[in-house]
Amino acid sequence: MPHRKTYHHGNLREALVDGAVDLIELSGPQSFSLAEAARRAGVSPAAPYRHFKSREDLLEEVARRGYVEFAEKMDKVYDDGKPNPLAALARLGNSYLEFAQERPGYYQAMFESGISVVENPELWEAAEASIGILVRASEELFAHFPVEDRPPPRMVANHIWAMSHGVVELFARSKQGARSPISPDDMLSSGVLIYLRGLGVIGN
Amino acid sequence: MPHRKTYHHGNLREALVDGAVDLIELSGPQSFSLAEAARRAGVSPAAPYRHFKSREDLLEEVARRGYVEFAEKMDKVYDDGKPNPLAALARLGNSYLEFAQERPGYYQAMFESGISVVENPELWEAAEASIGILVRASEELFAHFPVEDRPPPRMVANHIWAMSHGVVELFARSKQGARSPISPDDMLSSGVLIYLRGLGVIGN
DNA sequence: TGTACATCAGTGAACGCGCGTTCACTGATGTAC
DNA sequence: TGTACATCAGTGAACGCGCGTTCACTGATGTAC
Repeated sequence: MPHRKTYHHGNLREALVDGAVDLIELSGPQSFSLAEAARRAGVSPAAPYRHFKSREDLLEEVARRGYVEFAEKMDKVYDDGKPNPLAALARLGNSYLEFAQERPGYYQAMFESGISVVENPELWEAAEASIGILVRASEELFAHFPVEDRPPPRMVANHIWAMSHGVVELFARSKQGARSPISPDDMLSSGVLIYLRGLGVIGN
Repeated sequence: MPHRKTYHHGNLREALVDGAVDLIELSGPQSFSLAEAARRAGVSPAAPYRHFKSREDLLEEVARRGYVEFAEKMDKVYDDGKPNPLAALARLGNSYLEFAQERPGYYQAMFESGISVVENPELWEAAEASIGILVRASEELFAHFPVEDRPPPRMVANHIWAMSHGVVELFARSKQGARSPISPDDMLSSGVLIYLRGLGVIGN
């Protein structure tokens, strides 16, 4: 890895992103360093600056890709609301948890690195795309309700997002250990189902 | 501040904890340094080692105090379930949010610093005490239900905790900015109420 | 097909920085008699 | 009340570390003619 044949790397940008993801997964977004990412790519510590303005810049690129991949996953999982919007929406919650477990490097860059989504338009756009799928799912869930009985879909999306995020942070990712005998997965499913029942969308 | 009259500080341990809380509030738990905390207390960089084994040790003490204070707040807010367990439980969720906003330094040390609650018994105990209040509240909420209809109180507590934590992280603390026109407070209240309705504890 | 040259993506050495931690030390405090 | 002395809580200098970033540079690539 540290020895290339050619003077030019060929694909340094990609290699740096991949390295960053690995490093973040290994020891968190705070301790990831540009220098170490360069080392992993077999390149001098100055080389990354041909591709990224700064350490922060690379971190944001990782997060952006994370959001893009996340949105793709959500979209696939939602599967146009088949077989019915309720089942599909329930799946979305769990795929949040799944993403955090399968892609911890991306997940941490997105949610635990302290980057500012607001100040980077590309990042913002990617993030909005993924929450957008939840919003759409919430809309379709109430499509058959009388208009005046429909809860605001953005609110429903945010509630489900919050529940998912909370379960991931407290019971899946945390070093708090096994606070509960129930798996994070079951915890999230049951929480979302109870919530949806509270919206009157499931019979009691 | 940096100039003491006496050679001995007098209350260095407390001063270091307070300084740490301020620093964490200012710029996050990762960038807080023992050196800076010492500087704030007007003391040499070696002095803290008379009171804490390491940087980590001070951080854990901050978190521990955070949990203790948090538990006290929760206990006070719960107020023995008056006027009824439902109203009291709803209050607990919001006091979570309130704590995060009033005591961001403590909050970050507790939930965003990456310390391991499991490996420190005192920390664990303090953390259990605070979640314990939520569990008790959940129990009392269903005390009048037939035994077989009562949901596991620990599960209910965890769901509410997760929802609260998620709302705080995503909509109150995050630099994600105003993702929603609704205030975090309203978002959390409505989420908890819908959830509780889903448990059949509120009429529709 | 060959050559000149602009452009690009690397190098490597250096910078200043702040940190956590250790060490032998010393000033202050409090206790025993 | 006074003195000797152990204990304690500071000092200050030093260590090694890794980092982000800049700089003048050079090797490789690709394009124009």
